[in-house]
Amino acid sequence: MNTNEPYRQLMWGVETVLTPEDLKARILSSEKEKRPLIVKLGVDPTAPDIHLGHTVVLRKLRQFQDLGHQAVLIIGGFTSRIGDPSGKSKTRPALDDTEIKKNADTYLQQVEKILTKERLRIVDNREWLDSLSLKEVIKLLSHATLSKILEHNTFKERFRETSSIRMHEFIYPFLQAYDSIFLKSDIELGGTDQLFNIALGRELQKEYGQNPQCALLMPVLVGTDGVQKMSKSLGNYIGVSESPKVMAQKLLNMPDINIVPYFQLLTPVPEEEVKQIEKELSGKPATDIILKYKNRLIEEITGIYHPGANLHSVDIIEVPSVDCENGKLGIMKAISISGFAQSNREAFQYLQSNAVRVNQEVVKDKNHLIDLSKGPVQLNVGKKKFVSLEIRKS
RNA sequence: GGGAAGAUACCAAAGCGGCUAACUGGGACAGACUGUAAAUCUGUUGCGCAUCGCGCUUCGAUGGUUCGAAUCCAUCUCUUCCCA
Repeated sequence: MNTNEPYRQLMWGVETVLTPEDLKARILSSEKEKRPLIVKLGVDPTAPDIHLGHTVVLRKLRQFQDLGHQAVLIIGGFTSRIGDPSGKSKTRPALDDTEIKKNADTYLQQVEKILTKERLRIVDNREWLDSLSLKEVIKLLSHATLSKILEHNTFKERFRETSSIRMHEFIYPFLQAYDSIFLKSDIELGGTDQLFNIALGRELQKEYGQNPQCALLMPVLVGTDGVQKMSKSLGNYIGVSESPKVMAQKLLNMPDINIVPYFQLLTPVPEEEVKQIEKELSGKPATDIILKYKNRLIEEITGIYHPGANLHSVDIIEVPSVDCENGKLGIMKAISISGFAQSNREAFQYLQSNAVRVNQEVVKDKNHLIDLSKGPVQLNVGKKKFVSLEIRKS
């Protein structure tokens, strides 16, 4: 078998490799010795839900699995108590154990949608970090210099901006590196923001007499705003557990420049095809071309997380008959039952701004009654939120 | 250990005794326009009840001064800077 082919496949979508020669050599020796590579990916279960941004690197891990390599998914039970300072402008809040446990569970559930259970090992780094002795920690720390750590952009910026940096944050990269040493990893995956941490892992592995791991860094996925990286706190994310309808809507609403990178990083559409799409979308493409590919993207992505789902189905809300009088439901009540407004005040604001429609008729009167006795009625709040109301039988 | 500055709603940032539920910008949401896009224009953005008027709770925390405080005082917590 030609080594170039798996190498080319694995490089698809990757932003940075440390180093291409190393990676080629690894693949070669793995084939020769019939030894699967140990591919490490660490995740800190600091938040329970994963979004498409997290899946970029998980998909890459899956690709390794499919090529017969051994995936090791590290749940950062220990490290999440510190919080990775990479890319953060503030010290992260520490999580307690029960929270971490809970997050990890939901996390793993969602991960199953992307990784195969074969050739997958899941470990918690508390297994080895909990019992790490101070002596060992000092030895670990002695292999790097302070100036090196201060070179790390995150620290450099925070240092310059004179925002607070806690001492324990400096240790994070070392612990991540120790994970690599402990697992004797051949390859570590991560986002580009992991360059420093993973590179430190390489150096420390050398110090510990190991062949340093290769680093495959995936680009950071841009969020649905088309500008900033996808993150839950910025509200520009698409969660893997979200309903197909919501996913589709968010994808439809996002800027066009996201189409190609999303195809590349989030779908199984092969390289050649993505390049073709990119070509067609370059310059000033016609509206129907854009929409064609956007819809294709929606199918591809929702297909992964919700196989066979119907994107056009309307949610049906069954209205308890106690809420209606003679089959008539107050509009304010209808909006809150549908979950579109948290309070009557909010519902009233929607009414005032012409955002509410009942069977496509704009309703402004807050005392308006919806007649449900003649069958289901469609309620729209804004362009994107709609639901079908019907009286619950019995 | 000593000194200085600061903490305001999702974020940034005004306000420094009543006219402030709190200027302004960003974001978010909604309307027009569109491709359920971008750009632009408009409205909303503490909570609750209500037919535009009323009630309740907010300006790091706790107490205090005042008819009245985000605004003054005390203590505390946190942050940053300078000196050692």
